[in-house]
Amino acid sequence: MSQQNTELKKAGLKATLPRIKILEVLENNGHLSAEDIYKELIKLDQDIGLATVYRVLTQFEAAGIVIKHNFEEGRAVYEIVPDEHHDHMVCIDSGEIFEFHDDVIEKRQAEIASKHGFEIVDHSMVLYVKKLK
Amino acid sequence: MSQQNTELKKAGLKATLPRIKILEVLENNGHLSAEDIYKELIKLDQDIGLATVYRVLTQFEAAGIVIKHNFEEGRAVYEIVPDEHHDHMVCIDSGEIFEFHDDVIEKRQAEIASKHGFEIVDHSMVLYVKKLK
DNA sequence: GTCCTTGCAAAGCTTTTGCATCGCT
DNA sequence: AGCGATGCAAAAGCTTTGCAAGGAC
Repeated sequence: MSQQNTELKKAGLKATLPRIKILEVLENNGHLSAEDIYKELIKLDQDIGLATVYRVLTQFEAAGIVIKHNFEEGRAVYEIVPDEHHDHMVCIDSGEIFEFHDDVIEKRQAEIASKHGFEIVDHSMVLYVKKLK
Repeated sequence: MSQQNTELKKAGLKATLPRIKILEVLENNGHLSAEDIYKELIKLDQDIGLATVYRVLTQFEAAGIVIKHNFEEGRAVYEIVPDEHHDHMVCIDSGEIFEFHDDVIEKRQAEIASKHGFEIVDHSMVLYVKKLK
């Protein structure tokens, strides 16, 4: 029994071929849009409909398997939920996406929220950057 | 000559009625979507097309008059560029949006970017929160 | 066999665009 | 008057959904 198979069962989802393949694609590439995944699947000779990709991604998100990001491109990108939380830095010239994590910021965010009488459920932080000359 | 009129001229945009009214609506309400603005305009008896709202918002963004935010709702919201930068806290229960600013975080972000050989062009940070019981 | 899942096509939403008309300067 | 701005409607993404057929358990 494959690794993906187990992960899906654990989430209460039937281990179907589309779901296994989509999980594989996400594990081998980070930050893909639904369309990106669809194209990857075609490259792998998997005849999976785009609608299915969307449906599966929605289920994966609900199951906590993937995170959906809305960067500023008008389409969502997905990544497997990382073991350790991280934020993103997007290079506006190359489009590359870097990940980072900073405890000082995380701690400060929690303090700010609680000072206002809230607790943090989730957060998103994206730095749009360009290379230093 | 009105305040809006001056602001528009300064940005190199003709002071047309649609632009003046849209600016007014944005100054009286923060964080509105194109549709929200369109509806506000109708309330004010202004017959301005939705397409014009989109076009004007795009121009305002290019001119640095407004900022466009892509929170997680599938549609963009706009606000007048604030004098001092701030970030956002969105209550997932009520939908309310709060603003805050924190120098510790800002400084840290710049350090992180430069450590990776980048400089920050822009950033977005949104905390999704809920009220403490 | 049952119930969930898939594929396809159609529909939904937000946002953009073409084109003739209108309006600021 | 000239040239950009507007309105309307059509089109263009991205994403969701209805329905009949297919697949996992």
